[in-house]
Amino acid sequence: MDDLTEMLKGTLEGCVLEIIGSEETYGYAITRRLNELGFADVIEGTVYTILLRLERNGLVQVVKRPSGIGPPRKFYTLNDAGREELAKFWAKWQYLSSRIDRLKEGGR
Amino acid sequence: MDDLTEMLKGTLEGCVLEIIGSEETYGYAITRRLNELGFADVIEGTVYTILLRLERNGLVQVVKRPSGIGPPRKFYTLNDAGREELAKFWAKWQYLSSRIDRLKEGGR
DNA sequence: ACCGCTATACGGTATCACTGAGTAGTGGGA
DNA sequence: TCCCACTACTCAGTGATACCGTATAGCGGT
Repeated sequence: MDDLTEMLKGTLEGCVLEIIGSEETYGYAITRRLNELGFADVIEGTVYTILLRLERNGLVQVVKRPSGIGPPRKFYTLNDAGREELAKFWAKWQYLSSRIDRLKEGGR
Repeated sequence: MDDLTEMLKGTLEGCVLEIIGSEETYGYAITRRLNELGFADVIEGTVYTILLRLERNGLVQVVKRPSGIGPPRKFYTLNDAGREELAKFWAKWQYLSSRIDRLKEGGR
């Protein structure tokens, strides 16, 4: 697949929110999850910048726990603001994709 | 609707390509068309920057014609490279939206 | 001792949509 | 007549985001 970078702007963060919303998890695992979901080229560094942004914007709760098989992990869960942001993301995605699909079908 | 700016990255240019592909047209009319398609907040300046980029990247043919009711218009049509780029855009959109929808449905 | 896998952080880059200001042609109302 | 609205395009600058490269570090196997 061609480069999706530009198209992912705004949506990748939503995907990360959705993954965190479905279960408490951490950066490295989120990256692997995105990869197996078909976001094949998304790399750790990208996910970590998103996670730090989410934390800075107060959308997640963070707990650090030892791993046993490597360095400690930072586990993320959504707080109320995060859940609200996630709902907004899906509303925006729904809105956008419906317009795009309409355009594709000839736009009447 | 909330701000779609970030989500439009990469897709708005594709929308403009699609509109040009369906009929020869010009910037101001493209903006109006996008607005009536539901891209309500897209403004002239944004469309003109996209059009100049398309021209610079050699994806369109441009003809200037007098208008009669205002300044002359620059009419755009897709060339072969433009049609190829448009096909790529739809392939990428298809790819992305299918992954996002899968994620939304629980991502199995 | 080295390598690979796991795990995170961070400065710098490119791209894109957007903003704001400027230029310009036409026609209508005060 | 003069101003305003609508039409129509250009361009320099801004902000947000994904991405890249590099660095640090724990753990297990050879």
